[in-house]
Amino acid sequence: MQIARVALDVPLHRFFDYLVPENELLTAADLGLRVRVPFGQRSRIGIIVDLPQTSDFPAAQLKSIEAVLRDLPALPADWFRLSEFCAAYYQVPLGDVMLSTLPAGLRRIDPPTARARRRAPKTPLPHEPPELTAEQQAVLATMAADGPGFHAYLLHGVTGSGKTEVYLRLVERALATGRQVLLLVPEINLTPQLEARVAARFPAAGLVSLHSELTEAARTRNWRAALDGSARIVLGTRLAVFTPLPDLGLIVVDEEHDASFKQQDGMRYSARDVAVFRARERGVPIVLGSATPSLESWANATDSRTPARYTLLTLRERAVENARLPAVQRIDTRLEKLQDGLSGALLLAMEKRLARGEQSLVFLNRRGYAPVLTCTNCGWISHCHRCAANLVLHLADGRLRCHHCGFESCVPKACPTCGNQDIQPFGRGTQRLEAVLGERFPQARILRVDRDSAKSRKQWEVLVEQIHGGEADILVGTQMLAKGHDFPKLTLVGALGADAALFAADWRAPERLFAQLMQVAGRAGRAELPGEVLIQTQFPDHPLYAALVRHDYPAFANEQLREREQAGFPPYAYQAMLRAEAPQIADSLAFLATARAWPQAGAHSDVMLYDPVPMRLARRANFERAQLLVESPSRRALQLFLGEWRELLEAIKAPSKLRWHLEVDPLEF
DNA sequence: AGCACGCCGACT
DNA sequence: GTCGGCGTGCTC
Repeated sequence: MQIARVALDVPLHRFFDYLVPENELLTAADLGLRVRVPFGQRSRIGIIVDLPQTSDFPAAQLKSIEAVLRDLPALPADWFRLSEFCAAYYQVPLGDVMLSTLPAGLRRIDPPTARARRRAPKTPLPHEPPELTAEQQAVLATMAADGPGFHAYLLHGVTGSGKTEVYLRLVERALATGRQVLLLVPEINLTPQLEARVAARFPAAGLVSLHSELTEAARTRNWRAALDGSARIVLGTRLAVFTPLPDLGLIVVDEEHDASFKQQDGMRYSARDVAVFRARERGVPIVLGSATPSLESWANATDSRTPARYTLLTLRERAVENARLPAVQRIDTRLEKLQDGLSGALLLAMEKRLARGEQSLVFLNRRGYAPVLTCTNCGWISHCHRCAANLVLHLADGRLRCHHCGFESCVPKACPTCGNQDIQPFGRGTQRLEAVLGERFPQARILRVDRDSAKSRKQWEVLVEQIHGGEADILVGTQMLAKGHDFPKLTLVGALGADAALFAADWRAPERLFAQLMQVAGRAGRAELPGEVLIQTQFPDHPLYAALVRHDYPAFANEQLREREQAGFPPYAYQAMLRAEAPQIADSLAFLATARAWPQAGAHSDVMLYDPVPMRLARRANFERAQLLVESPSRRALQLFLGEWRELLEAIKAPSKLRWHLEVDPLEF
């Protein structure tokens, strides 16, 4: 009797063997088929990963496969290797990877019967490709000379330098040679115009998108189209990196520095890193594009001591005719008394824009009205009782809200502890800024754009339309506004509250700040109108701002890399984070202490374990959290250690309410 | 992870 | 007397 080894969606690092029914004779070509198998009390969907001669499990106890599902072709071998890599690298069970990256419709026992699909007869307007600049041509020539095999490119181009057009020409080439293309973007709802542009340029390529906002049916349909080859271009967010693509010929990762490529729960993978692995494994080129690359990628492309792993390609000039980079200025806020957080220079600049009928954008990366409500009498402050955090005042809908656990309450009329009526908002968020500007410029039409005002894709689209239609004079918003949108009438950007990131505990904060400011600055003056950027700061001499004024990403990046190297931080060290959370911090710390005390750790001399410490947000939703950092100068050594360590962690007997996870290459601390 | 089985507190 | 709490253990 034939035996099939099956991967199942259970958090166990092992497979399960089953008997193959008599009427099925499976061959190597059937590896990667889905099966329905009995598991415990119920049936589950699994994937055949092997056809072993014998089983380690007592033969008499083997159950039989209920059905071999042939509605979907066997998943290709390179998809298997991709899953295996992720399972090993991120210390996740293989079955977990394989099943959780499948669209829900294909891992369920009772998939809803597919209704006849109504395909919107979209006939995109034919799109004339623009003339290439000399720089774009040079970049394309370099890549063409390298040929179709694996090459990793870092395409560093300022906002508006025409990175997208370079991607499109590469896509064109790949399609012409009969290959499929995988295009990854950080957040698809922020870039609907990219989808339209790709579809318009390649109307016959059967473009499909893959992201979490699609309905289950749509996602399954698009995923199938990729697997059966009818879709030649897949455009998607991080989860799309796992799409099976039999003819894959090119991968593009746009805005490769963006943190949304990192999954923050379940398997905590970096889609950008997985994409690079996939390109290498498949032997196809990959392009990572950004105006402000991640320092990891920058080091890979520029580090002179190790042979460069990526080829650096640069676009220095804006492709749009006559468009110039905006003039960036620092406003020294120590020299004046701010008016509601706004400097005279910024207010004056906004007034000018109003008079000229141009748009201004005020960037403040803090939503809500004020970050905390306080009592002027007894010192009470609005704490979240489930988290070690303050409740944020949202005056727009009269609520106090915790941004970490979602707790909400109404705004008290008086101080809950002393009864004092005089309770005051402290600090400033986008809502307050909106109100303040409304008083100051009563004639101006002000639009606030943040996660509260643009909750759904629909709301976001309405806002974008209003901005484009010139229905707003002043935009107030968080980093949402910074991403990938061109607002032709926008000529002024003011940045508030940027300084906080300069001295944050998280040493990646400056990198993120620079990227954010660069991106938001890029919103100003894209068409024929020159742009101006004003950054309010108490540290105008800080090198970060100095580099920003010169639009000098390389200077900033190289300085940061020097500091990272001295401190022994990534990318000069490889890290993993073990986190534990429990109702009592003592339990979390005890778990980590046990993990830390593992005797065999000594055998891994090149791996360093730090002391367990409470996390910065030490309590969230009534769970008290702690973490333990592991570090090594060698990725290989760290991987070796993690594999063995994980087995120990799984054997530790911990209180039932304790949860833990291991994160490889953590981005946040 | 589910889902069983298995022993101790407040309810029709 | 039972319903149900979540502790422990298993799933080919």
